[in-house]
Order: sequence, then C-alpha cells, then structure tokens
Amino acid sequence: MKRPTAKLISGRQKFRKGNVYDVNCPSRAVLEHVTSRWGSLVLLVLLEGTQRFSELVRGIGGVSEKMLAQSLKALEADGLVARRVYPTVPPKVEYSLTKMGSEVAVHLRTLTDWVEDSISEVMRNRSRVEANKSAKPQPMQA
Amino acid sequence: MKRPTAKLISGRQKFRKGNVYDVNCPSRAVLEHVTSRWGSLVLLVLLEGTQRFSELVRGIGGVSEKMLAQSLKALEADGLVARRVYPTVPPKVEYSLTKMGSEVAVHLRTLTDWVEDSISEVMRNRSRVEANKSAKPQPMQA
DNA sequence: CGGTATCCAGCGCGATACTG
DNA sequence: CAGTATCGCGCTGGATACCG
Repeated sequence: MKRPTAKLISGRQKFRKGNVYDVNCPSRAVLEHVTSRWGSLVLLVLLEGTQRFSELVRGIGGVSEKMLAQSLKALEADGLVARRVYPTVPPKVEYSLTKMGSEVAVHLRTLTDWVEDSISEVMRNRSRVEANKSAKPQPMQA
Repeated sequence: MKRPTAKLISGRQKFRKGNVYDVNCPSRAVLEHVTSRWGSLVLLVLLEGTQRFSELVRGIGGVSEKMLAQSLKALEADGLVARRVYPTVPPKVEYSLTKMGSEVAVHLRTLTDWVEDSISEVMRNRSRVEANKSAKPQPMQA
C-alpha cells in the first residue's frame, strides 16, 4: 500500500482528479517510480541496451543492490522493464526496456540532457545565491 | 540543439564523470531536485502560471507547507523558480518559473503527459503481475 | 551471480507552535 | 498569509548474512 496512514491534506483542488496533482491518482505513483532516485537512472542506463544485474550496479554510481532490485521490481511491475532469466549454472539475468519503457526513457533522456547542458548555468546561480547568503548575515533585527 | 557533442555512454561502465551516472556529479543533484517528489510537481503547477504559496499548497495534493517551502528554496537556488515578495500588510509572495525553469518544466510536462496517457496500459500490466503473484503462492510461512 | 531477509542508523517528513 | 523552528515517528535505504 502507498500511504493509507497519512492524513490527507488534499481538499479543494482546482485541478481535476485523474492527473498527477491528485494524491491518489495512479499516474502519480507511476510518475514517482519513473522519476525516483534510482528508477530514473535505471531507465537511462537500459536505454543503452540490455544489461545484467551486476552491470547495472556498476553502471549506476552509488546504488546498493537492495535499492536496485527494488527499483527493477517496480519498473517491471509497471511493464517498463523486461526481466529475462537464463537457467544456467551461474545464474544470469538480463534486464531490458519494453516498448513502453523505451518511450519513457527517451523522455527522461531529454530531461537529463537538458540538465547536463544547463548545469553550468545552474551552478552559477547557486554560487550567486550562496554569495548573497554570506554577504547578508540576516538584518533581521530593528 | 540539445547535445551537439557525444556524451556517449557506450555500454562500458567506468562511469565517466560529468554525467548523471556519477554519484558526485552536480548534474545528478540537480536532476534529483527536478525529479524529486515535490519539486517536479511544483514545476508542473508553475507551468500554468504564477502562483502564490497557498495556491501551490492547494494545487499540489498531499504536500505539506514544510516540504513545499523546502522544494521551492532548492528550485530557487538552482535558478529555476523566481520568488517575488510584495511588501504589503498581509504578506504576499508569488512564485513563477524563470526562463530555465520553463525549459525543464516543459520536458517534465512531456514526461508527465506520457505517464497520464499510458497509465491504463501500465495498470493493466500491474494487475496481470498481481494475478500471477496470487496464482503462485510462495512458501513464505506455514 | 543474483537475489532475498534482517537489522538498524539516519533523516525525511508531518505535526505543532511561534514570528512578522 | 507566508513562512521558520523544533520535535519525533516511521520509512528509506545501507550493511551484512545467507540461499538457489
């Protein structure tokens, strides 16, 4: 289950249900799978081709096997990733994108490309902000 | 227009620095801001126009004020969101997308649109998977 | 190799209260 | 209205150990 525990803040939304702005909409859940920390990177790496589990671990800096397995399961359940097991003596499992998976992954790649292209401008912004912070030590008092 | 040069990732690991596969790359951090649970929704909502804080709270189902403020601060620091304060007696603060922010938001919207369009197919997959699960009860306990 | 199960530290995030 | 500060619970997710 997702979040039956949380007290919902949602009440009057001017946005219609059935889209990502609605907490309970399934689209929101899928969006979160796709944009999740590891889910997004998995899709991006698989865009380069079929990969084995250990290749994914090495390809994605910083993932633990646990989180990778977890992300793969979610994406597989969503029908975005295909899992193929070879019944060989040393187990071999390959992951690849499904048709649907390729579609999202392409959109994700576009987004990522934008980020990588814009990173210098973003970083320039960040330094400027931090400079202001230290330059203005809170003139809060009267 | 996006990537004139090859940021080619040809299957072999030894993940090159400078792209999102590198844990320490700044691009990764920005990507995470943009794709984060609330960050992404903030950008999407702001794509519809300038909004006040409380409007954002109401527009995004399930967000707490704390997380919203936090997300807005991160996005502002990245230079994706502009914050405008009106020195009126009842405080009034408006948030809007910067030029950069609009660019990401558009990519994000593309991704979201895909999800909303494909949600039925995804859900069909999920039910199929769950059906298989209950059909093959694993020996968890006795 | 490719998982899965368990433990547990950390912090994400919600609730509440206070400021301007 | 638009935050900020503080507290604390619970889930996230890393480390470890163990099966097929």
